Amino acid sequence: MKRPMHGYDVHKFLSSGLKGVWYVGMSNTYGMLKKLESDGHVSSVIEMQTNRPARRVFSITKKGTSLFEDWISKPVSNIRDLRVEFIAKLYFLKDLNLSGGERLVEGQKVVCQKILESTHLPTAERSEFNRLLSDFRTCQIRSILSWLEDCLKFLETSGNNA
Amino acid sequence: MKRPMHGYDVHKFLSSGLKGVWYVGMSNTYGMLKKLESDGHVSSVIEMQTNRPARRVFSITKKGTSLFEDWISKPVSNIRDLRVEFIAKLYFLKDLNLSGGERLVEGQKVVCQKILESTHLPTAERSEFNRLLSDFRTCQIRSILSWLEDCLKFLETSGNNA
DNA sequence: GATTTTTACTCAGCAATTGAGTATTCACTT
DNA sequence: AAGTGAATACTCAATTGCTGAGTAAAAATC
Repeated sequence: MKRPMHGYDVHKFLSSGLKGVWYVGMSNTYGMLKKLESDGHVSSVIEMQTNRPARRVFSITKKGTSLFEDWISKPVSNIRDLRVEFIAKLYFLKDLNLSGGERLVEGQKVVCQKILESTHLPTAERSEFNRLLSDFRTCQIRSILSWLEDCLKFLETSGNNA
Repeated sequence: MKRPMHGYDVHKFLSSGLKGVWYVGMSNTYGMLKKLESDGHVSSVIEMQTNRPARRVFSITKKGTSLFEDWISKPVSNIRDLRVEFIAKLYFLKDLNLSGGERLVEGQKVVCQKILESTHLPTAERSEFNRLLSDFRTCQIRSILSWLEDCLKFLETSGNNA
């Protein structure tokens, strides 16, 4: 973010960069911006234009910046959030040229590892069916862990800067 | 289902059997039943009791039965629905002692395979980052495919019956 | 006989999402 | 030069879903 943007630009940034990952509707974006503004994370001014409709320009506030930095540095706690939220973090990191990617991925590995262990151990593995269900998780998490290694490789090659 | 049940029983059936897979709140269950009733998939009668509060008994209708049978025989179209919806199908299949499990799993394999191919091929693989994103999918789907094999083994051993 | 758990349900209210609508400008065509 | 379609830029009403809080009695447990 950094620079101020119109809602429309925010929408383009999200919907084009996260195509196939996260579908964001136009009004969805504006809804989020409204929420963010009412919480004090962004502020907006109306940009007047002679004989054109006014447009609104959004800027991130100090509060918003610190929330963002906090968000982007922390791994997600649930496996289900990997596919959208974690990938969104990577996208921001890459597109805004931020550092801390390796930290994030390493942190995510730890979180996943812990979840994997907790899925594994406390089983007392009642029925066969329950084992099948926990195998699903195990399976998924292991494949994510191996993908996170790919992430690290990606970050190394694509020269992580700043 | 088959037999009529109180909303409370439906809730217990779902929340106990799908613990850790799908969290269903009490009011959530009643909300769904209300929706189902207004769509004509279940019907309910109030069971009067002398000096006790009345309870409502839900039964599945013909329309509901055919919807259910249709639902349970068809694989899910999106990968993200595997973790809850597909597993719910397996749970119903197992718990109601229905046949068609192998059919379902085989069908799901085909769907996943197709998604895997479509993720793979049309790539024109723009950036490295995009490749990383599509690797995530690929990785996930492959692990699901191997888990679906486990499902088949489970169905064979646990004597699938009429 | 007192407390906790289980059975059984309702409802108001909020948040999120969606679709539909509005209006202007720019690029491109014919 | 007029017309068309896509891109820019946004608003709003409505529905839907979801959640928490509340109610109340019976059964089990202490």
